[in-house]
Amino acid sequence: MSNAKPKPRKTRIQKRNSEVILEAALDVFSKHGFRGATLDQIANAAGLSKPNLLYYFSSKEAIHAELLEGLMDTWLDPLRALDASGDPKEQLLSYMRRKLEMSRNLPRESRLFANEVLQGAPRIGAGLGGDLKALVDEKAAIIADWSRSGRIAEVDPYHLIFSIWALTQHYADFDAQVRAVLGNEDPFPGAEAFLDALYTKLLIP
Amino acid sequence: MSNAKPKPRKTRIQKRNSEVILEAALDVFSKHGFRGATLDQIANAAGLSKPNLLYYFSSKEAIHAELLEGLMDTWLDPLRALDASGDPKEQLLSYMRRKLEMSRNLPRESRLFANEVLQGAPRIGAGLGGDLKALVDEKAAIIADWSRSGRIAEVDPYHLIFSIWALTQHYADFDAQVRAVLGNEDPFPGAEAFLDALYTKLLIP
DNA sequence: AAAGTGTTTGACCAATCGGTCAAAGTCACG
DNA sequence: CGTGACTTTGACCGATTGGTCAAACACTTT
Repeated sequence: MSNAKPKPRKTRIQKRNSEVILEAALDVFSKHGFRGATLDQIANAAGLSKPNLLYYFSSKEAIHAELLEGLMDTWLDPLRALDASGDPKEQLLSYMRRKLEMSRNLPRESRLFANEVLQGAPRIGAGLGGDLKALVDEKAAIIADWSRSGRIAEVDPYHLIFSIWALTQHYADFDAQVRAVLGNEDPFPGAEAFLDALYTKLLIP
Repeated sequence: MSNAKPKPRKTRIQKRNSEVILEAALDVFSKHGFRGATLDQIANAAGLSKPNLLYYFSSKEAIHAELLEGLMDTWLDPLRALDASGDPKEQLLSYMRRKLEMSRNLPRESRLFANEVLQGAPRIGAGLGGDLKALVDEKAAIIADWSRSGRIAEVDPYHLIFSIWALTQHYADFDAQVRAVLGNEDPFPGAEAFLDALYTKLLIP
């Protein structure tokens, strides 16, 4: 199940080209989804020939898989940082802010992930039910404790976490809609102010 | 720009088969996205042959377009129902509840829409900047008035609307993730309770 | 029942897709 | 500079895709 991948990536050229390919693939996959992306598009974006792509990655699936795997850690880091010994409200608000920051700075990663989950997570389903669930369970228990001890209001910790995901990622995933409504103005300053107020009020005991 | 489509759809057979096709297409498009769906899949799901599909719809794009167009109205109905003369908190809460209800009852429609917006809304971009923006502007003005007159708390009406979209549609669009974390239990009862509390607290002046 | 309209389909097509392969080119290193 | 390992690519392949078409089939109307 959890066998560490070797992927030695020795030479300088290998390292550089692998990075270039993954960067190009992130662009294309996040824009068109797995099925909508083509190897030609990725090769073109990477400035390489298609057979050259397949010299570094054994298949389209392999590129996609490595991208998702590498993303998972980054994606969950903010939640991992939620500290049971910190101030509850501050911990939760800064978790929300870090997630919002990620939507602003890594929108392609957010959309790549959204594409995958939207289609039923066919390639990372195991990761969701395993590592993700375990992490969320752990942090939900912390939040539940905070609620029980009266340091924050009584809230369902799972739906609280879902709400942070939904509200922050929305600005990356539905960017086209948000910008259409706001007339292309930067939504993030307003979003942070709104979310700050929202969670501040929610968490008052 | 806004030319009404003819689509007379005379005979009984035409009407029935068009419906069957759209139903099947909704299933397939929402599951695999536009590019990921194939005419064979749709034809198969509809119980028709592929050339027969194309007897009723001129192309794959045409099916997708009609689906999205028909969806747009349904999708915005709850927001249209937001009544300036009603009780502010009750109006907003019941808007949220109707949207949540739609995520529960029409998850395929939600995912179809999400797929489209995720990819930059290439086929409904105009509709977003036009009808949708106009409607949101109108309702945002109502909410702003409620805020100004102190009947609800001061909130950015646009981000309030975004938050309702994000939080309710999340349960349809990210269903795979939600169910993975909750271990397949029905998330909607918990979601409604959480969102009720969230917006009740937010809107207190 | 004949004729005309509406419906269905098997066979087919050009384009695109992911992927292969052998040969050519380039690099590092003794 | 020579040699062996690493890198790149043009040509190609089988499969799938969206879409066409003429011929067959069915239904309704007179």
